[in-house]
Amino acid sequence: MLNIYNTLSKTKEEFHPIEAGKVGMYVCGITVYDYCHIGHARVMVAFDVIVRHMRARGYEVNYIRNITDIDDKIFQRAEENGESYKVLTARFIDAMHEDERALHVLPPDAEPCASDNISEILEMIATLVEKGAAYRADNGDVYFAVENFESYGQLTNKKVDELLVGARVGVEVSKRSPVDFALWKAAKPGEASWPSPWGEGRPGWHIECSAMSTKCLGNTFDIHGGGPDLPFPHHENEIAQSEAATGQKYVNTWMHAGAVRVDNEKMSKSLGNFFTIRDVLKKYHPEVVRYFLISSHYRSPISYSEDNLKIAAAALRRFYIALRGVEIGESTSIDGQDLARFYAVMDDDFNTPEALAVMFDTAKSLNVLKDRNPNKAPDVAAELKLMGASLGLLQEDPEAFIQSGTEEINGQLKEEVEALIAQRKAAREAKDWGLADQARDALKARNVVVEDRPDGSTIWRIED
RNA sequence: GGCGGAGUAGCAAAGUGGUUAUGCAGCGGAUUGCAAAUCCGUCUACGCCGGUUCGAUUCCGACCUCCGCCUCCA
Repeated sequence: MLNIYNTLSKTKEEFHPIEAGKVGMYVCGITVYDYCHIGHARVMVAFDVIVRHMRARGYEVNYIRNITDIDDKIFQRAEENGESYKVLTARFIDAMHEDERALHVLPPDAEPCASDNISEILEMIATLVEKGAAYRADNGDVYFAVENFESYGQLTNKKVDELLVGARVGVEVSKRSPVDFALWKAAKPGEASWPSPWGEGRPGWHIECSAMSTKCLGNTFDIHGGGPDLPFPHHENEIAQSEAATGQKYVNTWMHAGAVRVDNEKMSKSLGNFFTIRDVLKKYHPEVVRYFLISSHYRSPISYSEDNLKIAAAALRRFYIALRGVEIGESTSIDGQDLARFYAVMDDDFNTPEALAVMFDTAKSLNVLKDRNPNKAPDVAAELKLMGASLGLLQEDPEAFIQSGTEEINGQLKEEVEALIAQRKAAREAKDWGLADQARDALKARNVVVEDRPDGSTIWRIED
């Protein structure tokens, strides 16, 4: 039995999909006008792990993640660059897919774009206008009439009258109420636009998710997810639009990932304190980044720092050292004690830190078995690898991972390292321990750690 | 101000009304020429103040501090 924390109820609930064994999940994706940063990576990885686990538990998951390719920032950026918005978004969609693949994030089952779903969007707006839930203002925009939707604020406990008090005045005089939000925006000169019953224009931000999620998953679906900054206003507005349009409940379970912080502040584009995925991946192995992102619970805030990435690298190295030199067994049954524990803690709102703790226990057992009962090691190794796979970890060759970085160090250093290792080997054979230790110190000064193996060979790795 | 989240040992991070979280670091031991890796053992905890309880880090209340949302942001 899966338990999931639901933002709507603010409690952990037993998860019962609408259709037994099947899950419809929609996650808000990226607005593609720039490279993805670690905050985006967190959402991608969190829901990737969630989907992997649900599938491991036998659910058939239909995972939809949209791409927002119509947006003010996109148009603005395209104009600055003197290119069409389509060229710009195509470039950043490719970049996003590259980042995703690099992080071993499995692709969603569908990735609808706003620009490919204009007719669905227009249809939903028309329904809302017909039902009196929305209106065309005299500036050509179409707005959702928030005050007509009685349960507005149900997700984030907002009260309309309090929102009205805090509303900025005079921003948009055509709105009947300051809390109303745009479903359709009248075209501005030079901007991409589409014909509509209300004139040339383009969709507002929130409506695309309502229209596309309904198209892909139906009026009511199981799980809707997204980043920490989306509950209000975006998801609140989605609920209002969709429920006003269909008259049915929109989403059963809302899931939101926690923020990535830098120096105790949220990483965000507006603060400019973000690290792009591709830059981080230049310094750290993709699994290290994944490990960092799931070493805290998905709803907790995490701090991006060099130290925390190094801790992740060390932790992952421990797993790979345990797997090193062991054949991976053929099969492993769910009766495996650690595996059962692993699934149990993951069933409890995807508790990845606890799941990693189980894996450390398994790694310890594996280390012991390698010494004392090697026949059993392959099965335990298989168990560990299977758990890792559920998290998108431990998929590399252990030796390659442990030595990762060694092939990238520049040629000259590598020659030096190999020369020093040869020198040390000769000294050890001559039992000249002083000279041997001197060589090891020289290696250490280059962040190279050596390890002598029982067969007399010496391996090395970079460790800083 | 409203809404929501959080304060756990040197660091990171789970969890629980009474029994070892876990990883890194430290300390002692095994192993090793010495190391590394591994194994065994071990020291540092639950923001503050009350309450409930035989017993609270865990439940309840107050307080302090921090963070997020309330404007585009994952």
